[in-house]
Amino acid sequence: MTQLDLGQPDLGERTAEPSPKLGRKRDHTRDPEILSAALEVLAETGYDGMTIDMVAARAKAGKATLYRRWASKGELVIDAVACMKKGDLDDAKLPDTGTLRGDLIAMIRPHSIEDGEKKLQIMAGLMSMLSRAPELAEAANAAIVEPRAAANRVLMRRAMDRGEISADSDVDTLSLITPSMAAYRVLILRKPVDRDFLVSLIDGVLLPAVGLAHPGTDHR
Amino acid sequence: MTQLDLGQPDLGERTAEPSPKLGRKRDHTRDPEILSAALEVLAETGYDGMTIDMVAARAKAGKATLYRRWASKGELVIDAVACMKKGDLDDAKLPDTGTLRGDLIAMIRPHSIEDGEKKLQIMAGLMSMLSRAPELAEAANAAIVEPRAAANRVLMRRAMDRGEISADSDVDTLSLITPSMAAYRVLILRKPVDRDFLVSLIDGVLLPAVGLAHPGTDHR
DNA sequence: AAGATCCGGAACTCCACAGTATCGTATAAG
DNA sequence: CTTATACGATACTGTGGAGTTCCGGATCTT
Repeated sequence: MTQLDLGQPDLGERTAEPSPKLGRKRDHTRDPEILSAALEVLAETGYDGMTIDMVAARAKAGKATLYRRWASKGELVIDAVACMKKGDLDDAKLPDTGTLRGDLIAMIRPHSIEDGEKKLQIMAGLMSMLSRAPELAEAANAAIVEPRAAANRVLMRRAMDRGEISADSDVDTLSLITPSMAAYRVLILRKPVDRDFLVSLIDGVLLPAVGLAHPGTDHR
Repeated sequence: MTQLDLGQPDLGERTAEPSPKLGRKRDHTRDPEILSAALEVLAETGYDGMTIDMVAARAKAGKATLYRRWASKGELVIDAVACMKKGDLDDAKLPDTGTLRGDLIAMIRPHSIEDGEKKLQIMAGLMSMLSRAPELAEAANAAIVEPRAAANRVLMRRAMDRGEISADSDVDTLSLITPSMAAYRVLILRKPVDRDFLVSLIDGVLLPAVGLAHPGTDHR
Protein backbone atom coordinates (compact mmCIF):
# COMPACT_ATOMS: atom_id res chain seq x y z
CA MET A 1 0.00 0.00 0.00
CA THR A 2 1.22 3.44 -0.84
CA GLN A 3 -1.51 5.28 0.97
CA LEU A 4 -1.48 6.62 4.46
CA ASP A 5 -5.09 5.58 5.16
CA LEU A 6 -5.37 6.92 8.69
CA GLY A 7 -9.11 6.70 9.19
CA GLN A 8 -9.38 9.57 11.61
CA PRO A 9 -5.84 10.89 11.67
CA ASP A 10 -5.84 11.32 15.46
CA LEU A 11 -2.76 13.35 14.81
CA GLY A 12 -0.90 14.27 17.94
CA GLU A 13 -3.49 13.45 20.58
CA ARG A 14 -2.54 10.69 22.98
CA THR A 15 -5.64 8.89 24.34
CA ALA A 16 -5.29 9.93 27.98
CA GLU A 17 -3.70 7.02 29.86
CA PRO A 18 -6.53 5.85 32.12
CA SER A 19 -4.97 4.10 35.12
CA PRO A 20 -1.75 2.07 35.19
CA LYS A 21 -3.00 0.06 38.15
CA LEU A 22 -0.35 -2.56 38.55
CA GLY A 23 2.89 -3.86 37.18
CA ARG A 24 5.32 -1.61 35.34
CA LYS A 25 3.86 1.72 34.57
CA ARG A 26 2.81 2.33 31.02
CA ASP A 27 5.62 4.72 30.27
CA HIS A 28 6.15 4.37 26.54
CA THR A 29 9.72 5.11 27.36
CA ARG A 30 11.08 3.80 24.08
CA ASP A 31 9.11 6.25 21.97
CA PRO A 32 11.97 8.67 21.33
CA GLU A 33 14.37 5.99 20.13
CA ILE A 34 11.71 4.53 17.88
CA LEU A 35 10.72 7.86 16.39
CA SER A 36 14.28 8.83 15.73
CA ALA A 37 14.97 5.43 14.17
CA ALA A 38 11.96 6.02 11.97
CA LEU A 39 13.33 9.38 10.90
CA GLU A 40 16.68 7.83 10.04
CA VAL A 41 15.15 5.10 7.93
CA LEU A 42 12.84 7.62 6.35
CA ALA A 43 15.77 9.77 5.34
CA GLU A 44 17.66 6.80 3.93
CA THR A 45 14.95 4.97 2.03
CA GLY A 46 11.88 7.18 1.73
CA TYR A 47 8.37 6.38 2.87
CA ASP A 48 7.75 3.46 0.55
CA GLY A 49 11.19 2.01 1.00
CA MET A 50 10.88 2.11 4.75
CA THR A 51 9.62 -1.08 6.37
CA ILE A 52 8.43 -1.54 9.91
CA ASP A 53 11.05 -4.22 10.41
CA MET A 54 13.79 -1.76 9.45
CA VAL A 55 12.58 0.71 12.04
CA ALA A 56 12.21 -1.96 14.69
CA ALA A 57 15.67 -3.32 14.00
CA ARG A 58 17.22 0.14 14.05
CA ALA A 59 15.57 0.91 17.38
CA LYS A 60 16.37 -2.57 18.68
CA ALA A 61 12.68 -3.02 19.37
CA GLY A 62 10.17 -5.65 18.39
CA LYS A 63 7.79 -5.06 15.54
CA ALA A 64 4.91 -5.78 17.93
CA THR A 65 6.07 -2.94 20.15
CA LEU A 66 5.61 -0.49 17.31
CA TYR A 67 2.11 -1.73 16.60
CA ARG A 68 1.20 -1.53 20.28
CA ARG A 69 1.95 2.14 20.08
CA TRP A 70 0.94 3.19 16.55
CA ALA A 71 -1.95 1.82 14.57
CA SER A 72 -0.15 1.85 11.25
CA LYS A 73 3.00 2.76 9.41
CA GLY A 74 1.36 5.99 8.33
CA GLU A 75 0.64 7.13 11.87
CA LEU A 76 4.16 6.31 12.95
CA VAL A 77 5.56 8.45 10.19
CA ILE A 78 3.26 11.36 10.94
CA ASP A 79 4.24 11.22 14.59
CA ALA A 80 7.90 11.03 13.73
CA VAL A 81 7.72 14.02 11.44
CA ALA A 82 5.73 16.06 13.92
CA CYS A 83 8.08 15.22 16.80
CA MET A 84 10.99 16.62 14.81
CA LYS A 85 9.84 20.23 15.03
CA LYS A 86 11.37 20.80 18.48
CA GLY A 87 14.61 21.63 16.64
CA ASP A 88 17.31 24.07 17.50
CA LEU A 89 16.51 27.62 16.49
CA ASP A 90 13.48 27.89 18.75
CA ASP A 91 13.41 31.16 20.56
CA ALA A 92 15.00 34.52 20.08
CA LYS A 93 18.51 33.33 20.74
CA LEU A 94 19.22 34.07 17.12
CA PRO A 95 22.40 35.98 16.31
CA ASP A 96 22.27 39.76 16.66
CA THR A 97 25.40 41.21 15.15
CA GLY A 98 24.02 44.59 14.17
CA THR A 99 23.93 43.98 10.43
CA LEU A 100 21.67 41.75 8.39
CA ARG A 101 24.62 40.20 6.62
CA GLY A 102 26.34 39.52 9.91
CA ASP A 103 23.27 37.81 11.29
CA LEU A 104 22.74 35.69 8.19
CA ILE A 105 26.36 34.59 8.08
CA ALA A 106 26.29 33.82 11.78
CA MET A 107 23.42 31.43 11.14
CA ILE A 108 25.72 29.24 9.06
CA ARG A 109 27.04 26.63 11.42
CA PRO A 110 28.25 23.09 10.71
CA HIS A 111 25.51 21.62 12.86
CA SER A 112 22.71 23.48 11.16
CA ILE A 113 24.03 22.48 7.76
CA GLU A 114 24.20 18.81 8.67
CA ASP A 115 20.82 18.94 10.31
CA GLY A 116 19.36 20.70 7.33
CA GLU A 117 20.59 18.09 4.88
CA LYS A 118 19.07 15.29 6.91
CA LYS A 119 15.77 17.10 7.11
CA LEU A 120 15.79 17.59 3.38
CA GLN A 121 16.36 13.88 2.84
CA ILE A 122 13.35 13.22 5.01
CA MET A 123 11.34 15.70 3.02
CA ALA A 124 12.39 13.94 -0.18
CA GLY A 125 11.24 10.63 1.22
CA LEU A 126 7.82 12.09 1.97
CA MET A 127 7.43 14.12 -1.20
CA SER A 128 5.30 11.69 -3.15
CA MET A 129 2.90 11.31 -0.22
CA LEU A 130 2.33 15.00 0.28
CA SER A 131 -0.26 15.32 -2.45
CA ARG A 132 -2.40 12.59 -0.92
CA ALA A 133 -1.92 13.41 2.77
CA PRO A 134 -2.42 17.12 3.41
CA GLU A 135 -1.86 16.75 7.15
CA LEU A 136 1.51 15.22 6.38
CA ALA A 137 2.37 18.08 4.06
CA GLU A 138 1.54 20.50 6.82
CA ALA A 139 3.57 18.60 9.41
CA ALA A 140 6.55 18.36 7.09
CA ASN A 141 6.47 22.04 6.30
CA ALA A 142 6.09 22.98 9.94
CA ALA A 143 8.97 20.74 10.98
CA ILE A 144 11.41 21.24 8.15
CA VAL A 145 11.24 24.50 6.25
CA GLU A 146 9.08 26.79 8.33
CA PRO A 147 11.47 27.00 11.30
CA ARG A 148 14.31 28.20 9.12
CA ALA A 149 12.10 30.58 7.18
CA ALA A 150 10.80 31.97 10.46
CA ALA A 151 14.32 32.63 11.66
CA ASN A 152 15.12 34.45 8.44
CA ARG A 153 11.98 36.53 8.82
CA VAL A 154 12.99 37.61 12.30
CA LEU A 155 16.43 38.68 11.14
CA MET A 156 15.03 40.62 8.22
CA ARG A 157 12.38 42.36 10.25
CA ARG A 158 15.00 43.42 12.73
CA ALA A 159 17.01 44.87 9.85
CA MET A 160 13.86 46.66 8.74
CA ASP A 161 13.37 48.14 12.21
CA ARG A 162 16.94 49.32 12.20
CA GLY A 163 16.25 51.03 8.91
CA GLU A 164 18.91 48.90 7.31
CA ILE A 165 16.62 47.68 4.56
CA SER A 166 13.61 49.14 2.81
CA ALA A 167 10.30 48.77 4.60
CA ASP A 168 8.51 47.36 1.59
CA SER A 169 10.71 44.34 1.07
CA ASP A 170 8.66 41.18 0.65
CA VAL A 171 10.01 39.48 3.75
CA ASP A 172 7.68 36.50 3.60
CA THR A 173 8.89 35.56 0.17
CA LEU A 174 12.52 36.49 0.64
CA SER A 175 12.81 34.35 3.74
CA LEU A 176 12.06 31.29 1.61
CA ILE A 177 14.85 31.82 -0.89
CA THR A 178 17.61 30.11 1.06
CA PRO A 179 15.54 27.11 2.13
CA SER A 180 14.12 26.41 -1.29
CA MET A 181 17.36 26.89 -3.19
CA ALA A 182 19.18 24.70 -0.71
CA ALA A 183 16.53 22.05 -1.26
CA TYR A 184 16.99 22.21 -5.00
CA ARG A 185 20.74 21.93 -4.65
CA VAL A 186 20.69 18.95 -2.30
CA LEU A 187 17.79 16.98 -3.70
CA ILE A 188 18.06 17.45 -7.43
CA LEU A 189 21.56 18.68 -8.15
CA ARG A 190 22.96 16.39 -5.44
CA LYS A 191 25.62 18.90 -4.55
CA PRO A 192 26.54 19.81 -1.00
CA VAL A 193 25.09 22.86 0.70
CA ASP A 194 28.31 24.11 2.20
CA ARG A 195 29.33 27.39 3.70
CA ASP A 196 30.53 28.82 0.38
CA PHE A 197 27.24 28.10 -1.31
CA LEU A 198 25.22 29.71 1.44
CA VAL A 199 27.46 32.78 1.49
CA SER A 200 27.13 33.17 -2.25
CA LEU A 201 23.35 32.92 -1.90
CA ILE A 202 23.34 35.63 0.73
CA ASP A 203 25.64 37.96 -1.18
CA GLY A 204 24.46 37.14 -4.67
CA VAL A 205 20.73 36.98 -4.15
CA LEU A 206 19.32 37.83 -0.77
CA LEU A 207 21.17 41.03 0.04
CA PRO A 208 20.91 42.43 -3.49
CA ALA A 209 17.20 41.66 -3.48
CA VAL A 210 16.82 43.62 -0.30
CA GLY A 211 18.65 46.63 -1.62
CA LEU A 212 21.99 45.99 0.03
CA ALA A 213 24.04 45.68 -3.13
CA HIS A 214 27.77 45.12 -2.81
CA PRO A 215 29.77 46.06 -5.85
CA GLY A 216 32.92 45.03 -4.03
CA THR A 217 31.78 42.04 -1.99
CA ASP A 218 34.17 39.30 -2.91
CA HIS A 219 32.04 36.49 -1.45
CA ARG A 220 34.44 35.63 1.32
CA MET B 1 10.93 -3.40 -4.71
CA THR B 2 11.85 0.17 -4.28
CA GLN B 3 15.04 0.02 -6.27
CA LEU B 4 15.56 0.78 -9.89
CA ASP B 5 17.97 -2.10 -10.41
CA LEU B 6 18.82 -1.51 -14.04
CA GLY B 7 21.85 -3.73 -14.47
CA GLN B 8 23.49 -1.76 -17.23
CA PRO B 9 21.22 1.23 -17.55
CA ASP B 10 21.28 1.20 -21.35
CA LEU B 11 19.70 4.60 -21.00
CA GLY B 12 18.48 5.96 -24.28
CA GLU B 13 20.11 3.53 -26.70
CA ARG B 14 17.72 1.45 -28.72
CA THR B 15 19.30 -1.87 -29.78
CA ALA B 16 19.37 -1.23 -33.53
CA GLU B 17 16.42 -3.09 -35.10
CA PRO B 18 18.16 -5.82 -37.11
CA SER B 19 15.78 -6.97 -39.83
CA PRO B 20 11.98 -7.02 -39.71
CA LYS B 21 11.84 -9.79 -42.28
CA LEU B 22 8.20 -10.68 -42.30
CA GLY B 23 4.82 -9.83 -40.90
CA ARG B 24 3.97 -6.42 -39.54
CA LYS B 25 6.97 -4.26 -39.19
CA ARG B 26 8.41 -3.82 -35.73
CA ASP B 27 7.33 -0.21 -35.49
CA HIS B 28 6.93 0.32 -31.76
CA THR B 29 4.27 2.73 -32.75
CA ARG B 30 2.58 2.71 -29.36
CA ASP B 31 5.63 3.98 -27.50
CA PRO B 32 4.52 7.60 -27.23
CA GLU B 33 1.12 6.74 -25.76
CA ILE B 34 2.70 4.37 -23.30
CA LEU B 35 5.36 6.82 -22.20
CA SER B 36 2.87 9.60 -21.75
CA ALA B 37 0.57 7.28 -19.82
CA ALA B 38 3.53 6.43 -17.61
CA LEU B 39 4.16 10.12 -17.01
CA GLU B 40 0.54 10.68 -16.07
CA VAL B 41 0.48 7.83 -13.60
CA LEU B 42 3.84 8.92 -12.26
CA ALA B 43 2.52 12.40 -11.61
CA GLU B 44 -0.59 11.06 -9.90
CA THR B 45 0.82 8.32 -7.72
CA GLY B 46 4.60 8.59 -7.59
CA TYR B 47 7.13 5.93 -8.53
CA ASP B 48 6.23 3.43 -5.85
CA GLY B 49 2.52 3.97 -6.22
CA MET B 50 2.68 3.43 -9.95
CA THR B 51 2.00 -0.09 -11.15
CA ILE B 52 2.61 -1.53 -14.57
CA ASP B 53 -1.05 -2.45 -14.80
CA MET B 54 -2.04 1.17 -14.25
CA VAL B 55 0.19 2.30 -17.08
CA ALA B 56 -1.02 -0.46 -19.37
CA ALA B 57 -4.65 0.31 -18.62
CA ARG B 58 -4.12 4.03 -19.13
CA ALA B 59 -2.45 3.43 -22.47
CA LYS B 60 -5.03 0.78 -23.38
CA ALA B 61 -2.16 -1.61 -23.90
CA GLY B 62 -1.40 -5.06 -22.58
CA LYS B 63 1.04 -5.48 -19.75
CA ALA B 64 3.02 -7.87 -21.92
CA THR B 65 3.47 -5.15 -24.50
CA LEU B 66 5.25 -3.00 -21.97
CA TYR B 67 7.58 -5.82 -21.01
CA ARG B 68 8.32 -6.57 -24.66
CA ARG B 69 9.63 -3.06 -24.93
CA TRP B 70 11.18 -2.28 -21.53
CA ALA B 71 12.97 -4.74 -19.32
CA SER B 72 11.60 -3.38 -16.06
CA LYS B 73 9.50 -0.73 -14.44
CA GLY B 74 12.63 1.26 -13.71
CA GLU B 75 13.70 1.42 -17.34
CA LEU B 76 10.25 2.47 -18.42
CA VAL B 77 10.30 5.34 -15.96
CA ILE B 78 13.75 6.48 -16.99
CA ASP B 79 12.70 6.43 -20.63
CA ALA B 80 9.52 8.33 -19.86
CA VAL B 81 11.35 11.02 -17.95
CA ALA B 82 14.02 11.37 -20.59
CA CYS B 83 11.45 11.59 -23.40
CA MET B 84 9.81 14.53 -21.67
CA LYS B 85 12.65 16.95 -22.32
CA LYS B 86 11.48 17.79 -25.85
CA GLY B 87 9.23 20.42 -24.20
CA ASP B 88 8.18 23.80 -25.44
CA LEU B 89 10.76 26.52 -24.85
CA ASP B 90 13.39 24.88 -27.03
CA ASP B 91 15.13 27.38 -29.24
CA ALA B 92 15.52 31.11 -29.21
CA LYS B 93 11.86 31.87 -29.84
CA LEU B 94 11.78 33.31 -26.34
CA PRO B 95 10.08 36.68 -25.87
CA ASP B 96 12.12 39.78 -26.65
CA THR B 97 10.26 42.83 -25.44
CA GLY B 98 13.22 45.06 -24.81
CA THR B 99 13.11 44.96 -21.03
CA LEU B 100 13.95 42.12 -18.67
CA ARG B 101 10.69 42.55 -16.82
CA GLY B 102 8.75 42.49 -20.05
CA ASP B 103 10.45 39.29 -21.12
CA LEU B 104 9.92 37.58 -17.80
CA ILE B 105 6.26 38.53 -17.67
CA ALA B 106 5.79 37.40 -21.24
CA MET B 107 7.02 33.96 -20.23
CA ILE B 108 3.99 33.55 -17.99
CA ARG B 109 1.43 31.74 -20.06
CA PRO B 110 -1.41 29.46 -18.97
CA HIS B 111 0.09 26.55 -20.82
CA SER B 112 3.52 26.87 -19.27
CA ILE B 113 1.97 27.13 -15.82
CA GLU B 114 -0.11 24.00 -16.27
CA ASP B 115 2.79 22.15 -17.83
CA GLY B 116 5.07 23.25 -15.04
CA GLU B 117 2.76 21.97 -12.33
CA LYS B 118 2.51 18.57 -13.94
CA LYS B 119 6.27 18.37 -14.27
CA LEU B 120 6.63 19.22 -10.62
CA GLN B 121 4.24 16.46 -9.66
CA ILE B 122 6.38 14.07 -11.64
CA MET B 123 9.47 15.36 -9.90
CA ALA B 124 7.77 14.79 -6.56
CA GLY B 125 6.97 11.25 -7.51
CA LEU B 126 10.61 10.60 -8.33
CA MET B 127 12.13 12.48 -5.43
CA SER B 128 12.74 9.55 -3.12
CA MET B 129 14.49 7.63 -5.90
CA LEU B 130 16.89 10.38 -6.82
CA SER B 131 19.35 9.60 -4.06
CA ARG B 132 19.69 6.01 -5.20
CA ALA B 133 19.58 6.52 -8.96
CA PRO B 134 21.90 9.33 -10.03
CA GLU B 135 21.10 8.87 -13.72
CA LEU B 136 17.45 9.43 -12.87
CA ALA B 137 18.30 12.56 -10.94
CA GLU B 138 20.17 13.86 -13.94
CA ALA B 139 17.38 13.00 -16.35
CA ALA B 140 14.79 14.61 -14.12
CA ASN B 141 16.79 17.79 -13.76
CA ALA B 142 17.49 17.95 -17.48
CA ALA B 143 13.82 17.43 -18.33
CA ILE B 144 12.09 19.46 -15.66
CA VAL B 145 13.98 22.36 -14.16
CA GLU B 146 16.95 22.94 -16.41
CA PRO B 147 14.93 24.00 -19.47
CA ARG B 148 13.21 26.74 -17.53
CA ALA B 149 16.38 27.85 -15.82
CA ALA B 150 18.11 27.96 -19.20
CA ALA B 151 15.39 30.19 -20.59
CA ASN B 152 15.77 32.54 -17.64
CA ARG B 153 19.53 32.64 -18.17
CA VAL B 154 19.10 33.66 -21.78
CA LEU B 155 16.74 36.49 -20.88
CA MET B 156 19.05 37.76 -18.17
CA ARG B 157 22.15 37.62 -20.30
CA ARG B 158 20.37 39.58 -22.97
CA ALA B 159 19.51 42.18 -20.36
CA MET B 160 23.15 42.21 -19.36
CA ASP B 161 24.22 42.79 -22.96
CA ARG B 162 21.76 45.66 -23.21
CA GLY B 163 23.36 47.12 -20.12
CA GLU B 164 20.05 46.90 -18.35
CA ILE B 165 21.47 44.98 -15.43
CA SER B 166 24.86 44.88 -13.76
CA ALA B 167 27.44 42.65 -15.38
CA ASP B 168 28.34 40.88 -12.17
CA SER B 169 24.91 39.52 -11.37
CA ASP B 170 25.05 35.85 -10.51
CA VAL B 171 22.90 34.75 -13.42
CA ASP B 172 23.36 31.03 -12.84
CA THR B 173 21.96 31.26 -9.36
CA LEU B 174 19.31 33.88 -10.06
CA SER B 175 17.86 31.85 -12.90
CA LEU B 176 16.98 29.13 -10.39
CA ILE B 177 14.96 31.31 -8.07
CA THR B 178 11.65 31.07 -9.88
CA PRO B 179 11.83 27.32 -10.52
CA SER B 180 12.78 26.41 -6.99
CA MET B 181 10.34 28.72 -5.27
CA ALA B 182 7.57 27.52 -7.53
CA ALA B 183 8.46 23.97 -6.59
CA TYR B 184 8.26 24.79 -2.90
CA ARG B 185 4.90 26.44 -3.36
CA VAL B 186 3.32 23.62 -5.34
CA LEU B 187 4.81 20.61 -3.62
CA ILE B 188 4.97 21.61 0.03
CA LEU B 189 2.62 24.55 0.46
CA ARG B 190 0.16 23.01 -1.98
CA LYS B 191 -0.84 26.40 -3.27
CA PRO B 192 -1.26 27.22 -6.94
CA VAL B 193 1.51 28.85 -8.92
CA ASP B 194 -0.64 31.39 -10.67
CA ARG B 195 0.15 34.53 -12.58
CA ASP B 196 -0.05 36.74 -9.51
CA PHE B 197 2.44 34.65 -7.63
CA LEU B 198 4.92 34.64 -10.49
CA VAL B 199 4.60 38.38 -10.98
CA SER B 200 5.22 38.98 -7.29
CA LEU B 201 8.30 36.78 -7.47
CA ILE B 202 9.61 38.75 -10.40
CA ASP B 203 8.93 42.13 -8.87
CA GLY B 204 9.64 41.27 -5.26
CA VAL B 205 12.72 39.14 -5.64
CA LEU B 206 14.24 38.71 -9.05
CA LEU B 207 14.29 42.28 -10.30
CA PRO B 208 15.35 43.75 -6.95
CA ALA B 209 18.13 41.17 -6.74
CA VAL B 210 19.35 42.25 -10.12
CA GLY B 211 19.42 45.89 -9.22
CA LEU B 212 16.19 46.93 -10.89
CA ALA B 213 14.41 48.18 -7.78
CA HIS B 214 10.93 49.61 -8.18
CA PRO B 215 9.74 51.77 -5.35
CA GLY B 216 6.48 52.27 -7.19
CA THR B 217 5.84 48.87 -8.75
CA ASP B 218 2.43 47.85 -7.57
CA HIS B 219 2.72 44.24 -8.66
CA ARG B 220 0.06 44.39 -11.30
C1' DA C 1 8.61 -13.96 46.50
C1' DA C 2 4.27 -13.34 43.88
C1' DG C 3 1.64 -11.07 40.58
C1' DA C 4 0.89 -8.00 36.81
C1' DT C 5 2.42 -5.83 32.81
C1' DC C 6 5.39 -4.70 29.09
C1' DC C 7 9.00 -5.98 25.98
C1' DG C 8 11.78 -8.37 22.01
C1' DG C 9 11.59 -12.02 18.94
C1' DA C 10 9.78 -14.89 15.71
C1' DA C 11 6.32 -17.29 13.22
C1' DC C 12 2.31 -16.59 10.72
C1' DT C 13 -1.54 -14.74 7.35
C1' DC C 14 -2.87 -11.99 3.70
C1' DC C 15 -2.49 -9.24 -0.19
C1' DA C 16 -0.58 -6.34 -3.83
C1' DC C 17 2.51 -5.99 -7.30
C1' DA C 18 6.64 -7.34 -10.57
C1' DG C 19 7.39 -10.17 -13.95
C1' DT C 20 6.09 -14.45 -17.08
C1' DA C 21 3.43 -17.29 -20.00
C1' DT C 22 -0.41 -18.36 -22.96
C1' DC C 23 -3.94 -17.51 -26.25
C1' DG C 24 -6.99 -15.58 -29.55
C1' DT C 25 -7.02 -11.74 -32.72
C1' DA C 26 -5.70 -8.07 -35.86
C1' DT C 27 -2.71 -6.63 -39.42
C1' DA C 28 0.63 -6.40 -42.83
C1' DA C 29 3.70 -8.86 -46.26
C1' DG C 30 4.12 -12.05 -49.77
C1' DC D 1 -5.23 -16.62 -48.96
C1' DT D 2 -1.39 -17.75 -46.19
C1' DT D 3 1.93 -16.76 -42.90
C1' DA D 4 4.43 -14.45 -39.59
C1' DT D 5 4.37 -11.06 -36.31
C1' DA D 6 2.83 -7.89 -32.78
C1' DC D 7 -0.87 -6.88 -30.05
C1' DG D 8 -4.52 -6.97 -25.85
C1' DA D 9 -6.24 -9.66 -22.49
C1' DT D 10 -5.95 -12.71 -18.80
C1' DA D 11 -4.31 -16.18 -15.83
C1' DC D 12 -0.36 -17.50 -13.28
C1' DT D 13 3.93 -17.44 -10.03
C1' DG D 14 6.98 -15.54 -6.61
C1' DT D 15 8.25 -12.24 -3.40
C1' DG D 16 8.11 -8.88 0.02
C1' DG D 17 6.00 -6.22 3.29
C1' DA D 18 1.86 -4.82 6.47
C1' DG D 19 -0.26 -6.21 10.24
C1' DT D 20 -1.33 -10.12 13.90
C1' DT D 21 -0.49 -13.50 17.25
C1' DC D 22 1.97 -15.95 20.59
C1' DC D 23 5.57 -16.76 23.91
C1' DG D 24 9.44 -16.55 27.21
C1' DG D 25 11.85 -13.32 29.81
C1' DA D 26 12.56 -8.94 32.02
C1' DT D 27 10.97 -5.40 35.18
C1' DC D 28 8.33 -3.07 38.32
C1' DT D 29 4.79 -3.19 42.29
C1' DT D 30 3.17 -4.86 46.54
